[in-house]
Amino acid sequence: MTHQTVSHPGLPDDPYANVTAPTPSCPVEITLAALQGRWTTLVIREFLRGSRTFTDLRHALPMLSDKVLSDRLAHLTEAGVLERHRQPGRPPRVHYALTPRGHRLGPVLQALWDWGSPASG
Amino acid sequence: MTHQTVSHPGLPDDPYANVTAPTPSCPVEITLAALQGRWTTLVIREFLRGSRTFTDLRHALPMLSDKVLSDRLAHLTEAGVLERHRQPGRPPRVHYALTPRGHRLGPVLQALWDWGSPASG
DNA sequence: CTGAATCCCTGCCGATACTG
DNA sequence: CAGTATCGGCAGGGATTCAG
Repeated sequence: MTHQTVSHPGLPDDPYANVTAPTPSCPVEITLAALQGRWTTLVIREFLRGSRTFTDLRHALPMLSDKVLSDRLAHLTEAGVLERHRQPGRPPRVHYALTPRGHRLGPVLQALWDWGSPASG
Repeated sequence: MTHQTVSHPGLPDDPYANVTAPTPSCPVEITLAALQGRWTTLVIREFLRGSRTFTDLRHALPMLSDKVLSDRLAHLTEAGVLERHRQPGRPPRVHYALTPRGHRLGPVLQALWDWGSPASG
């Protein structure tokens, strides 16, 4: 088998595809870094379902501690998945929302779901 | 917004979608577990390119230590991504190949690549 | 050639307590 | 309500050495 174009366009031909070590600039690493950490995908799922505030998420994921939830929200905001908005007034409310980029994680999670699904062998 | 079917079929309606804690039986967790660990996606990429033996991978990924490479091959074999075949004769050669399930990781890596690619901003 | 065994170091995650 | 501060346990991963 010589070098041929396979059915996965981006992978073999993109310049980043030639890295020989894990580097943060590799697109695959960037995505995995965004999804990295326990609870992260479940938090994203709650946003896809419509959760908006810290308390929403606490009720949806009761086993998740405040500290880790806070870490995840900060991490996902840093990764460009979420936007953070402080609502003025009392009591203080903070509103989180998926960015357009965050919404595009839907197909990614779907691909992960499909491969891991028992029906998919 | 009431409960409606969104454009990501598997996620909201599957029974596993209702987990409220990270569980190994969740399809998303299964896939992330298979891809977990430094160097893992690069090893898979080398198999998609045609690498077959321990030495092939050592040459393709010179910064990867023997121990970690061995760990990754065992882990991917355990996850059903690779098949391990001992070649009879001397010197001992071991042949690895992607399983059909392993080949199906192509679209998954593609989805990860696409989201993380700068062009997809 | 293809790993397995061991050691050490680092970073994640959970629990608890505290703050504007 | 929405976090931050701190501490400790544990597992991941790198280097080195040994084995079939």
